Amino acid sequence: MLEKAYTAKQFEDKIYKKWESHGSFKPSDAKKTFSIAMPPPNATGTLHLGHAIMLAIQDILIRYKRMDGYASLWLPGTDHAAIATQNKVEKVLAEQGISRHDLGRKKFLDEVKKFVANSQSTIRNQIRKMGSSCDWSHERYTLDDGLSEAVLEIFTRMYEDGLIYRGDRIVNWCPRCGSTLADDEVDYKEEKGKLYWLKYGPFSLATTRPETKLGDTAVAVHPKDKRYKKMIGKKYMIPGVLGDFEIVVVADEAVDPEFGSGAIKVTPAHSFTDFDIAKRHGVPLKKIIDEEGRMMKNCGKYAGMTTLECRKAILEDMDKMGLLEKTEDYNHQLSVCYRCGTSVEPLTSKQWFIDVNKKIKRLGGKTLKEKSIEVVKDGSVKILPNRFNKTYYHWMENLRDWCVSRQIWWGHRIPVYYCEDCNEMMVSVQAPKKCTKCHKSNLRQDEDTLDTWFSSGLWTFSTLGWPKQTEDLKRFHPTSVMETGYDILFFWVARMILMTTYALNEIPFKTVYLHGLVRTKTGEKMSKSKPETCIDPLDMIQKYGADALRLSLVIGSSPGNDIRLYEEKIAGYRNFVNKIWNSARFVLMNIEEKDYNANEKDVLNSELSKTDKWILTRLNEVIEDTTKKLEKYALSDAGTEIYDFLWGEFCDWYLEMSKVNKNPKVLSFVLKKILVLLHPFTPFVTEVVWENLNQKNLLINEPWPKKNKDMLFKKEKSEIKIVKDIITNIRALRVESNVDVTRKIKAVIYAGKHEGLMKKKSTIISRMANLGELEILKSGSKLKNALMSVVEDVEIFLPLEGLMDIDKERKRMQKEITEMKNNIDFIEKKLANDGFVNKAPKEVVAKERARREDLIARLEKLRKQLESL
RNA sequence: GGGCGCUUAGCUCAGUUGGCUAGAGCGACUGGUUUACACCCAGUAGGUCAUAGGUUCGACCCCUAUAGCGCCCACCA
Repeated sequence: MLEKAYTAKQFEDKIYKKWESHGSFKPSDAKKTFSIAMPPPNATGTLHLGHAIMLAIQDILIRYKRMDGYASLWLPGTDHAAIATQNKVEKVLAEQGISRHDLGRKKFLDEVKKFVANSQSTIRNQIRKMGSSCDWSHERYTLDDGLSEAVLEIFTRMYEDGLIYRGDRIVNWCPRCGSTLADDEVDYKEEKGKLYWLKYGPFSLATTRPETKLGDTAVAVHPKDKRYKKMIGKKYMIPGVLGDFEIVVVADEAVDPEFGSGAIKVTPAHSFTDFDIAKRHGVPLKKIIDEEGRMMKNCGKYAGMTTLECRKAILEDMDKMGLLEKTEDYNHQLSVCYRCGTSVEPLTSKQWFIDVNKKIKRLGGKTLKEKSIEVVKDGSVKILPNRFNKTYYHWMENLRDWCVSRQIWWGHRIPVYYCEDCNEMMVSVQAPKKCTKCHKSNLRQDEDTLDTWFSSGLWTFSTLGWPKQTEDLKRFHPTSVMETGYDILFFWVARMILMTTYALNEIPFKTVYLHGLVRTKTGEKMSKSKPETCIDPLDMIQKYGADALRLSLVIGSSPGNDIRLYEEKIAGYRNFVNKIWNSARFVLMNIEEKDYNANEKDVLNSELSKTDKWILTRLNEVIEDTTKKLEKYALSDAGTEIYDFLWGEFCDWYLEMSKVNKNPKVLSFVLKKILVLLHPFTPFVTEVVWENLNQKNLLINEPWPKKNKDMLFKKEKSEIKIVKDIITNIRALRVESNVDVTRKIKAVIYAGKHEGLMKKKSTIISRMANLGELEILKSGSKLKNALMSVVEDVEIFLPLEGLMDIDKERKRMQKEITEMKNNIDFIEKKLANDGFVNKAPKEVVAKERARREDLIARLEKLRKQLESL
């Protein structure tokens, strides 16, 4: 006997262990396969709702496919998250007054490893709490030996293909992290700044960064700008705070003649635009800001100052020299590091880059960019929702060479070795023992590590054993779905496509499902600084259960759209979970053990009432619909449909009707099918109930149901609809007329052609409408002093002599009649319209006609009743 | 500056390729210890589907403009 209410925390851990110990998460050996590489959470901390939603969605997909007979692999893992992790550990050490340099590379890395091991075990535990049916025997970590080998292998190959090169180029530099950042790792923040107008030799020009004047080597103007035409190509000496310096005037399309004076100072070493201009015109670079964000030695008295200090000092000096013309308020976008928020310093530096514009043989003469765009354009990779295609193309088309070297310690060290004796450079997976040129063994490995997205870009295949040609790789790659937040489409999804098409000449996944961000009830971003609206998934699991949390994240959310989450919503789904439990409780109380395994044959061979036929019909329709919806990734729709079926039909009607007349085989059969359908959504409660039905196998391994045509009963479906409508009408009538609900009143039904049906279902009607007496006749004269309603051609009377207010009832009927008339008018207008009758599909017209007939017949009956009152 | 999304009942959201003068949950209100469930049951109220045009026999749905909110991208110094 089940407890009165379901308490999730009493069962969830036990059930999860049961699945694990049965090896239920391991892919079967079926031929058809389905696979998802779980986006690896950063190994830096704990799970948040962003993880919870991804786990819920992916688990639904995996469980569904597993039940549907696919060998399904859901591969879990973690990411070393280079900069994020290093920053975190540095912060912890800083509290003890230690810097990473105090410890040295090796000891510092040991600290990081300890930290990671700890958070990994937290994460594993939390993934389990969500009910995620991932295959732990396949768990991977981006720094595993195998995965590291894949990273070095790709690096080496790309180098050999000429795709990876070392260049002295301008990069985004975070002075706090002490490292480069990729273009998309830079955030922009609106800043109230100033625009300074400088007297600049023969020019007058505006800048937001006067301190960079020390690094200027040119002035650029628009080629068509008449004001400066004569000056193009000439050199000028410009008076400056450190004496005069020379610039050359160049003409470049990048200059906007409308802005400022139409002339811009060019600081090639510290601005992306200027760098490009300088490159186009062969203008020299002059680097003046170092990697700590300080002015370099070549800046005279300003050397050693931070850029901001220097800006202040240089403005004062320029003002004294009369070089500062005016200052205006100016808002602009300040670029900051996405990890730590520090203002990013563009500077030139020797770094490793991936050339995205080089045509290569391996890709049939296409560039990395072109190939990445192609696989989405030709539909090999489908993005859901597909409006993100456009965003993806735009990003890819504008992608610049990807800077992959980072000056941090935590990560995959670049497999490049330099000979200290002859300066030869070697790139190889295995560290070389001797210099290939001078054969001496005085070698030094490059200090830098790789961008964290370099390794995660390989995630779908490095986790399956590549570069070895493993069985897993053959079976499960390309993966079926990549499910992740739309906020990392560029960071990760795009990079996986780029890296995988290069490495394997194969797509990494067939479908990309992008979920939205989880927000508060009022639509704000959840942040830990606002604990009152910031929901911790683990708290919610503790309080309402994982099943309830999963539903609250999945139902009402669609790909690409943000979702609002709040506690009442989760509580609501907890109620639904309890409803599942109680429906099962009722069924268990009404069947015997021999019915637990009733199959389709048993059901069809049993004596089926109209009610049974109706619920079987609906069940099979629901099976068909939800399966279609799941195939379309319409998870929310699928979930809603089963929710409504269980609560609104099975519980509200079928179980209630079973209290009069039950068929234990049908009760058992339908309940079990519902459990199967619900299992991907609410795995825990369904498995617990399943257990109580003494099933030999676990529900997680139960096959997904298919529609059975022998269980579709069209006639009974519409008959039961009439019965339901009659009951609903009687209930409404008595409540509207303030008749005490508990009072067992009498009803008279003139059933017309439905006499047989009514007589068969009279007990059910009596019970569900709480009637004391029910008289069923084929027809008769209108009853006075009675409430009345009509369903199809069935007339219902509630004779309430003495209890009813005739005036009130007249008004009520009058109102109903008026509404009906309006309705009929509306339909008639439509039918009188030739355009409609001729152009609308036949079914639509026929439907309207039938509706009109029905309404007219009912109207007539109501009218007569009104007259007789 | 470019691109995208959203605007439906008090709140949170559904509404499939145009065809029930629009649905659910929560909240409100009325009333209920009936063979599971008060985490429940029965019922009621509440919407010119942001605005203005257009296409169509027919628009919440398609098109165009407008407004408000939000997001992404961008080297206007």
